[in-house]
Amino acid sequence: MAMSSGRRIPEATVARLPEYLRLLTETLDAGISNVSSDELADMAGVNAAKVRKDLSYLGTYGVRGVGYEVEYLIYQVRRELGLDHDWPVVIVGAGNLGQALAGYGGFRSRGYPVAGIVDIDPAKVGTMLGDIEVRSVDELGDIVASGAVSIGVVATSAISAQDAADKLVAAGVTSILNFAPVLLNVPPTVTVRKVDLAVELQILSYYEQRRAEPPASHHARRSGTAS
Amino acid sequence: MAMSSGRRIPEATVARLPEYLRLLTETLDAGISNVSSDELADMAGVNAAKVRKDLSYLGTYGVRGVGYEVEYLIYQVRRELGLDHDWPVVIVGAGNLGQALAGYGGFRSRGYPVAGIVDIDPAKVGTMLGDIEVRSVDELGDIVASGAVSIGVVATSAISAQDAADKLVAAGVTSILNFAPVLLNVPPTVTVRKVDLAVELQILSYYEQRRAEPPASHHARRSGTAS
DNA sequence: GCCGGCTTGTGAACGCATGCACGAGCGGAA
DNA sequence: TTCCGCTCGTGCATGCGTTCACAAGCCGGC
Repeated sequence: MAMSSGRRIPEATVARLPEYLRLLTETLDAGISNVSSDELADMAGVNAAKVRKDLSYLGTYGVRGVGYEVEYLIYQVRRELGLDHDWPVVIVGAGNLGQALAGYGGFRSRGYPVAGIVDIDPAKVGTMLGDIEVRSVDELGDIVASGAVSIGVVATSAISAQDAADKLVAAGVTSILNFAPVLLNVPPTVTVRKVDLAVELQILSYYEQRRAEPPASHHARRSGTAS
Repeated sequence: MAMSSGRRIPEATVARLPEYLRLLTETLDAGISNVSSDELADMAGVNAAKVRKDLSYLGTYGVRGVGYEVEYLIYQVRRELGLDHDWPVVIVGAGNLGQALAGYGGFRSRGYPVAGIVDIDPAKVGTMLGDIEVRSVDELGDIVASGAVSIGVVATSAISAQDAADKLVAAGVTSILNFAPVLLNVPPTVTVRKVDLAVELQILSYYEQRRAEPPASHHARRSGTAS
């Protein structure tokens, strides 16, 4: 039952699609025009059946006995992820992290140009981060409206994070990437994803500790690690 | 069957423990000495039964009809996560991200002091990032050995990431937090966790796109978001 | 000392994700 | 044209994680 632009893709699959996309792009850059699920699985460090099942949610784009045409598959994955156009983002907080994010080329190159960065501190407003000027948090509404921004990034301290989120929501942002170690309270119409750098370290140190001391040991896994 | 310092905690639970720990610490700071699974669940934005099951892996530390003593529970979670001592980390790559991580106070305050930051670029070696000096990548072995470092952070470009990982492994690091958008190839004795900022944005834009266009819509969820 | 209310700890059911195994179907060779 | 090898797409079984629901058990009041 080919479902062409199939609805309802499992979240676990959605989380892997960007990784496939990255690998496919590398593959194309290497001049390879066709790839099998086995090869792609190797590159991604996952099971081949999983790759095929993931891709089958997008539609029936593989050819039996041959594999997938890289360029076409890239097109389809990009379309599914909504990457047929850019998604400008606005960053709240021009501290250490905000500056790094604003200067990180990986965003622009992957389709997420920084439409603006704002801070509450008047001393920071007006300073330049690369080719972007830090603007006042009062201008958030303007930035969002004029730049058609729907994604906001919270890169403030934990204390200011909720306030930042409120301002983003008020400005009309509907998706938020939160780097502050707090749970944001937002309307149900807004999607939030949280990245807590310290949590990642805590998970690592848990397994690190486990490895040293106890009888039996085991290994961690989440988003990849080839042998 | 109380398993005191119970072995074999599910990975999903391990990933939530740091969040509970953070909330518990906040709760204690607010002068509250006792908390129920219901309250903790509200704070974490998860189901109460999940909280109880998660905590039950640590041992039987709750009191029926009463709840959990915050201070004691903090102690137990910290012990389980291996946070009864610091875990110094070494950062490879003094670019945008490396600088931000080195300057981010959240690491030190949560038990992960930065033992050193190294870069391959001679022009960067010797410069100061806050109170930390950028050192040569050749000194990685010294830093790891003298600082009892077991966790390394890869904050380089994608191209240099594998090389950075190899050097970290050679230096004796056994856990790596990878911010570069590549799959690292390491010995099976080394644990890797990967954080790809662009992937997080891609997941957001997928749901963002979904919301706008199609017949029915749905919502994302992963690490929290209260209504 | 006993009773009622409250909260934990956990057995059991459900649902999602993973991985296997195989039929379906394409391309190329003879 | 026919046959063979290869790879996709997917039904099915397994395992993990989440949630429900309830008995066990503690505390405070009477």
